[in-house]
Amino acid sequence: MNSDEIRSRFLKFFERRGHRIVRSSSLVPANDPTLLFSNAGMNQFKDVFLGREKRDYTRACSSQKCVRAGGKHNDLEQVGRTRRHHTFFEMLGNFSFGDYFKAEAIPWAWELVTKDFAIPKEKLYATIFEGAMQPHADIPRDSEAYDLWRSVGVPAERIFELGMHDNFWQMGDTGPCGPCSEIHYDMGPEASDLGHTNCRFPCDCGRYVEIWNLVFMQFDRDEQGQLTPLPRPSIDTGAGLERIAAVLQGKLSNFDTDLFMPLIREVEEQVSAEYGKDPTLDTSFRIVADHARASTFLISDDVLPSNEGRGYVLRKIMRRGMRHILLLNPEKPLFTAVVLAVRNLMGGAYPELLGPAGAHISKVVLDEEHRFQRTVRVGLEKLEDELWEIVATLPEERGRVPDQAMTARSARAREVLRQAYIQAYLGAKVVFPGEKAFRLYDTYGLPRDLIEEVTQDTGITVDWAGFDRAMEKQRERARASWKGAEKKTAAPAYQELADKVQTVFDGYTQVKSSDCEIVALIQKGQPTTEAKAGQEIEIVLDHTPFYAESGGQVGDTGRFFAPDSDQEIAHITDTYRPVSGVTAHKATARDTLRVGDVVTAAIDNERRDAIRRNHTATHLLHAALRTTLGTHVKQAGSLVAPDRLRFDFSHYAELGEQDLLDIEDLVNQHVLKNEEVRTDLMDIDKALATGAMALFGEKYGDRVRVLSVDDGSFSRELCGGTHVRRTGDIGLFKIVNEGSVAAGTRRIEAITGLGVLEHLRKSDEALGMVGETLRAKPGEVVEAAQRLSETEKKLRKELDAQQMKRAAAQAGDLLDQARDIKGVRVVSARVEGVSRPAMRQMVDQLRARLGSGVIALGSVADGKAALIIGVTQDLTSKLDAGKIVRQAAALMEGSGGGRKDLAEAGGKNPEKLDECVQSVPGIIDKML
RNA sequence: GGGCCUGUAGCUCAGUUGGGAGAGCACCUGGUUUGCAACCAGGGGGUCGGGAGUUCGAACCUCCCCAGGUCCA
Repeated sequence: MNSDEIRSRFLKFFERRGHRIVRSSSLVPANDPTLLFSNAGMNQFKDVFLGREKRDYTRACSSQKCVRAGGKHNDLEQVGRTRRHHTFFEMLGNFSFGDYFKAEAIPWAWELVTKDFAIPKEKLYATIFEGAMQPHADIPRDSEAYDLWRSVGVPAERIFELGMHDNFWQMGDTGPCGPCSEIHYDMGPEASDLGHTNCRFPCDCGRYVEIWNLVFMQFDRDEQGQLTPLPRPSIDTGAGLERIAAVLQGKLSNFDTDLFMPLIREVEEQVSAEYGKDPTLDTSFRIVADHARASTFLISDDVLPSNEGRGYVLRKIMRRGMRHILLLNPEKPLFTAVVLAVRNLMGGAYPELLGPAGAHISKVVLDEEHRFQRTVRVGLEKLEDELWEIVATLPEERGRVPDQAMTARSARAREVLRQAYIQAYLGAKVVFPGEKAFRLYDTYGLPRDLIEEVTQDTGITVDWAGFDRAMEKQRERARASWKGAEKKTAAPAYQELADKVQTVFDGYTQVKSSDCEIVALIQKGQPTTEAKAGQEIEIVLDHTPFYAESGGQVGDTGRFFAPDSDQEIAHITDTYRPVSGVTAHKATARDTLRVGDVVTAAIDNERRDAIRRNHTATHLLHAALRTTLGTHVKQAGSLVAPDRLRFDFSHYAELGEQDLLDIEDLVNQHVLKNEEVRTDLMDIDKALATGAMALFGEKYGDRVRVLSVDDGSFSRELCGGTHVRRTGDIGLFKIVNEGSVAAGTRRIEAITGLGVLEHLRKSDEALGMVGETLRAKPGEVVEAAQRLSETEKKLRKELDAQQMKRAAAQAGDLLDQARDIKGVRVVSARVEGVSRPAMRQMVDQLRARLGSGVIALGSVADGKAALIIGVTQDLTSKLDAGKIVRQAAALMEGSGGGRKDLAEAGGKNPEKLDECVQSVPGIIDKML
């Protein structure tokens, strides 16, 4: 039975028994920051089990994509070395949310396994929970399960009782928990890793494989550890598709099933090796196949390789896969081809792997493959340099590598180094410092095993203990820096208030509310009953039209009035939410305010309108980014202010000019179509079912506001903010800035409405001023600027040339002034209007014409004195230009230095320059 | 979030106690010659990633920022 059939038979079996077939959720868990990747079928139902969420079904079944890598469950190192470890796998499961229980779950599981899957009963074992003594509550043996297994026909001698570790399940230290029951399959003695020929169940030699785990959630555990029976117990089961496939296809290893073999065949196509010939290479084959699967599915769920978090785990998986395909064939490392095979193989069950979204997967992998190749190449070169240094510094008498090896690179260089070692140091122990190895790994990303491989080739051993010490230091640094991240907590006054008061926000429909009661006044974090005019105070009302800063939208400003009056009693500068449900208005009192007073609250509506425009524009921008760049684009942060909007989002590369134009165009198209912007209040399930975008990590209530533009075909997002009625209200949308905030995160800043007009005016003004300065008509500014820039460049060059000419002319005259100091011809003179580079030029010319001697030139430029001394090569053993220049420059409070044949100095006292220049012959005299 | 590395001509990169911005390839002109990376001579091309500081003087030292690489959390 092929795996597609296993998957669909499983789901249909439970569908016939009243279960809703639920699609696998994303590998990136929604609304669960504690989890790196989905790793079990029940992940997406967690809140349903906890009673926090309701669905319109009580029975469900699914085939769930899972990844175990990084985080608590990390199988990465095991993969490929065993028959059953995978980074990516599919978990089949059926679930009951307070509906049926053991009496149904056990017989169904047995029926499916023995009838639909036709697994012989004599190969199967069942386990149940044996009971346990606990400090606060003994947990009884699961006799119910035992009886049920017996009643479906499992003989007593094939039912085993296991303890807490194996057969008791819990979500956390508290919460739902319960016993579980497993079905195991006997793969026969040939499956025993330890060579057992007649061992008996339960033996962990590899012969007996757990194929299905049934979890019976029947208790709730409190903080003290006490268990209370749940009123409506639930079922959560999991059967690994890969294992079932191995059993049904009569294979000992999951890798021999139709889920992996086509991939391994593809690897064979790509490399010259054959699977099944060499155990070491076989491991690489399996790793490549497994990692290609994980990479494909992770990318398809919008994870991108990066240097942090999930992306980093993905990158590690990808690079490990690439590394192993390199081991199989260094010539043609094509991990991308294997990923393509995964897409073809799994595209039937997961259509999202095909089509344009699938093409995106291949592109991401290819990009990463190129990056990795480059990283490895550079890293290997560095490693070879280090190795060479070690070989080269070994004692001379023990042999020497030919010098030409120094310039050799990569394979050739390695071979030379290896030969050198074999010839010269056979038997000697040469150690490669661990710190250096770590540096290659840490800074240049060279894989650890690659370092080992290359150094082994040369016979040099790496000090891995030193490597680990360096790694530990790195970890400590990272941990130490983590502690600073503590959250600001709200004033205790607000915490207490939250229990008594919930501010109602009525600002969706109105900008002014009357009959608002002041329910609390907070001054410097302390509650108070009264505030006098002029005081800074925070005011809490029972209801308000003021929007509190949330979801990136800034808080409203405005005023409070006395009832039925236009007398302002408070000026509101900001609004925020110190604790959930309480809105605080930051205010300056204009009159006496007391708790219990009734006020009329009115927001600054013009400002709010500007905010509305920017907020709706933010939604359009988000949608346009996803349309233009791809669905991997996710909001990573947002600021909606009256004067601008700022949007951070996940994306792997810099945006091109054309991308930005396309995005701007797309947003403005929707603005000009003047589409309706609608807000619907609905249940969160329904909202998510319609495809509305929700933010990862945000908490939402049961009823949510869903904002749709143009009936949701373009943009549909969960959002509590305030928006315009029609997109036309935005006026115009203009991106003013694009940049990066972190690796993999880009930022766009944009403006709308009147902000665009202001922006236009400013740039017009700037352009006008440029034009005026250039004396160019508005249409000719660019040409004029280009002309000006070219003229300036030309003039600068001409000036340089003139300087040089003048220098040459002056040089001729100076030659005649040469004096003889103890047989050395010395020219020392002051020159005028010559730049430093020109002076150097002069020194060069004079040196050449003098043949042998010393040149000292001084000049003044920009109020600073400069002195340059040149000594011809034949005299540098006796005279050091650097020393001369330092001594001379001391006279004008200057300092300098340089080489023996040419040195420069500067001084702060230009009026003493002549003295300096004249002192040079004397200094030379003393030195000779 | 923290650490390390890199950024120099169109491309690949040199550039050490801070003191003349360079090579190879590519490009242009002329010559020689024409068969696979032809040769010879000459030439153009640089905000040394950006900014601030230290200094008489910064590609080089310090700080901040930007971009890329990489490791740890």
